[in-house]
Amino acid sequence: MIKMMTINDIEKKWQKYWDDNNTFVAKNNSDKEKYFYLVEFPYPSGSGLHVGHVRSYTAIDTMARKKRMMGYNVLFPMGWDAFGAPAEQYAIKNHIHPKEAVAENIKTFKGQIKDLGISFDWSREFSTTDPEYYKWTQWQFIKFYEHDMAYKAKKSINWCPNCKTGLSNEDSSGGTCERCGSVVVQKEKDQWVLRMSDYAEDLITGLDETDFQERIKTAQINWIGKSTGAEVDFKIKEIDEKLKVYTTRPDTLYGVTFMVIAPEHPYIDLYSGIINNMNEIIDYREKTNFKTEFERLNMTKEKTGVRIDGLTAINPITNKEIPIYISDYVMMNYGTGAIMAVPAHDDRDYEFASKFNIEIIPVIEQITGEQRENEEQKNSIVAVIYDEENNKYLTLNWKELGGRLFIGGTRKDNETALETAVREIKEETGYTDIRFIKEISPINHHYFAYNKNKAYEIESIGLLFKLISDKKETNNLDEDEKGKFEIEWVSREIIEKEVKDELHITTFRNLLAENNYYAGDGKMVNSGILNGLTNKKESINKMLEYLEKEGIGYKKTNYKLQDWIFTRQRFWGEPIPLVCCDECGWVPVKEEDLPVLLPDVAEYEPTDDGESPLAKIESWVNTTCPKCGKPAKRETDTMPNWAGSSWYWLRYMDPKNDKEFVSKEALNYWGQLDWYNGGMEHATRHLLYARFWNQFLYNIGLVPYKEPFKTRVAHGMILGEGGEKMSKSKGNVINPDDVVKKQGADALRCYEMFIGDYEKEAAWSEQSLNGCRRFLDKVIKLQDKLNNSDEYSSSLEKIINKTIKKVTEDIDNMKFNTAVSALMILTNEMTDKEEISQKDYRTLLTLLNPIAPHITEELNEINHLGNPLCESAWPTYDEEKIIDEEKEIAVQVNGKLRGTIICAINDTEEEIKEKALSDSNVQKHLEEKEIVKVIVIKNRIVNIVAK
RNA sequence: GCCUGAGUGAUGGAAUGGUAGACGUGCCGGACUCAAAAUCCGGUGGCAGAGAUGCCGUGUGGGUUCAAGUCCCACCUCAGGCACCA
Repeated sequence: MIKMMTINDIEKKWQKYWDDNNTFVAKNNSDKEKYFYLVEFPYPSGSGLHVGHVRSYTAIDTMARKKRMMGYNVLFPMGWDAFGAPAEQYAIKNHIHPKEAVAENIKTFKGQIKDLGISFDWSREFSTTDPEYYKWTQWQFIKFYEHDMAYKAKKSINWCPNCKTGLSNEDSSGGTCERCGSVVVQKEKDQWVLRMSDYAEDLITGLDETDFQERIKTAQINWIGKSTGAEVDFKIKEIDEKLKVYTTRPDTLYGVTFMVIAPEHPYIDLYSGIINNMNEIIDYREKTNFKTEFERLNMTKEKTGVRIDGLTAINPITNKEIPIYISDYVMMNYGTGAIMAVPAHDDRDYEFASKFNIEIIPVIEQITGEQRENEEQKNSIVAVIYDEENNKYLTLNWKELGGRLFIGGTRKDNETALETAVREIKEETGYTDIRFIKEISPINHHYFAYNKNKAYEIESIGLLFKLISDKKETNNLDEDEKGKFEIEWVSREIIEKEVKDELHITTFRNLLAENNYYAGDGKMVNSGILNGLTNKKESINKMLEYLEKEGIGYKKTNYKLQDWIFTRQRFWGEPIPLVCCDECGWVPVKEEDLPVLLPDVAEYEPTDDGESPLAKIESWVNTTCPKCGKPAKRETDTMPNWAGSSWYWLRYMDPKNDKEFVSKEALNYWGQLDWYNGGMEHATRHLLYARFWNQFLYNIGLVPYKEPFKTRVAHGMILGEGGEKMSKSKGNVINPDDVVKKQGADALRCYEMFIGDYEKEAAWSEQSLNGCRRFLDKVIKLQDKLNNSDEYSSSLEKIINKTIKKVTEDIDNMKFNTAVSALMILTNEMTDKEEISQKDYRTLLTLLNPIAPHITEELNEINHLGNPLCESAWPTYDEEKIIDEEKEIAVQVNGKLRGTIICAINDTEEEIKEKALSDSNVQKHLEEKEIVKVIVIKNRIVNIVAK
């Protein structure tokens, strides 16, 4: 064996080679086709690189390296997202400037990444905290401001009392601070806000132009939360004023029996004069404001509320008077802050109505069975009797006549459902000592009676009874029913399994359900103009038409996406480049005066009064107005840490430009980002902010594409050895540095590519890592078998061609685990051979190079196989060479494998059939059977169907 | 609750509707060694059988098909996202 350096030395050697030769530096003007890969730039935290970073960096590196070998001009840059609280905290503690802490961390991160041999173009590196970079972040903020897309408003914002800063909706979802987990409180504060909600629709439709993973698209769509419905005005009896609500179900308007407004709804203060129980209401309002942490986190759904005494609404369609409540289950920041409540068809309204004893009017009947023409109408009941002692229900087993059913029957004229049920129970079973428990809303059932050749539409009411005692009276059955069924008490499980009749099983389930609201489709009842309709869309449209005609309401679309609160009361962020002048108001800093630099001070403590730490630095705050020159004050809030990452991919195209944020030429050349990888945790926030930002730039003509990212993929997390999330407290954190030192960067890379499906999470395994190192050892050993030939060995040619195809396609599809597997198979195959050719070996090394770049380069060099792999072409395969002349195919008899036969590629179907039938084991299974047909799928399978 | 995914050996995971379990790990047996590690060779879904082979087997229950891990329906479980959003 040729003497080799240690793995670590080899890796260092090639990393230096790539650096010295600018191997991965992308050119901004090239005849080659461009390709732009990006992994999310990290926040350089003090704890260093995580093995999770290694997974995604290696994956995209593998793709980028292969793409370069295929002749593309690849841009694969890296930088740092370094504004943010941890650096600030560290600085506060150690009385240094956060930029020093950041510089230190970047150094560590960069060293670690370099040790992995990731092919980043370091010539384009920058940090969001570089004044040369944040100058342009500020410049773009001014563009937002100039286009009226940024406004200052006193807003009730999410305030984290621990971090002492405001948060966006995205950063405080679930009512807790994303960073520290504290319960977020609402606080009124003047904030800069970007009109992101204007882009809600574009952010949804734009997704159609992208190729994002489905789960990412859904996450975004969910977050934006589009809903279509109507705004409807409800008159208030006592005053000349209307209460506007938003609803997605105007078809249920006839079922509205009360209204609810949010505790913060302005009407409360506005009409406090005529509200009789103001004290109670104010009391309630305060309580909801100070919900305990426990209640927030557990999202206790127990409904609370207070009826407003003095205000009564009028249902605009029934003209009935209905009460108005305040309750915290209605949010002020969505819709109109008021709802119409339909307890029969909405779970929350149902719960509220049950608690406050409000009338429930069903307007939609559930439908079972299939509708036919010329149906005869009937009223009927389904009665369920429960034997609590034995936990069983009474059923009638009609055997082949109708299977297992409950007691059913037709209602006679002038008979209530309850009367019918009691009568039928007595007639069919004889039981009389029963107690009525409840009755549920009717079900609209359709069925066809074959014995009478007639279709029925029945309105069936379900009733539940409890058995008190076994006392029976003799049943008096009709002649035709006698002896046709058995009375059987059975468990719930048996009922679920054996009761097939849709009406009966649905009734049973509804009777046992805790909440008797129905949110599905059905037949409209009690609904005036809508009565009889069975199509929800049609009902909604008909009602909308009516509302518009009467001037009561109109169509409306709502989004959950809110405007983006763009200010933080922190030191370590981009200063907002605006100046407040007594005469001129808010004035942007002139472009030539950008960037507005952060001052070099050593005190950054956030203040308790909610002011930014910058506010205390008077020398910084006091300035002159860019417009009139008079004394003025700077805005002291800074941008959120999402700002810098909202456009950074653009800067990579032209990172050194000091005239523009990026040149037109660079924008046109690099175009859209082709492949963007990042964590699932950024699928909503970062990705929405970035898309919004880019769409705005597009709309004002600054970038050529509306959608910035063609493809977005998210990697699965790497878990600790036990399958749990890696964390310091659990002590299961794997430090990539240690792995690199012990097994080498190539083994680590190879392992992380082999660990499993890239999109799914995977648990770390030391053993499996060893396996990958063993694989690389095998590849190294292969050099002992080299002969002098520079053609493929004939015995390997086929598998090499197959492997080229497999690896090429797998890398393109991010199926790295099977790519590695194919390379292992090839390596095993080569290991079995006496000798291998130079071309055999070089092809293997080339295919493996994107995954394990150091060792393959070294083996290529010391065995004099050719130019460095990073400067060579990706191998191609010959489709013809892949075809097997002979193939073993399976023979099945009635779908079961009974033998295998060897078939030549050009065997006719007849020949294959003959071979199959002559197989001894196949013959054995055909004994005493008649062949019905023989299915021959060439090159795949033979299936003999026999009886 | 709603929306995504996913359920396959001891284990990570492979399988254009066509021989389930590739490849890796682990385990068992063997070689080398004084011994161990490393390395190499063989075996490895379950049950029955000396073996040939047979039966069973991809979360559960149905269905479509000559043929289902794969397609359809219902359900169960797990993970992720959203969540009192009207």
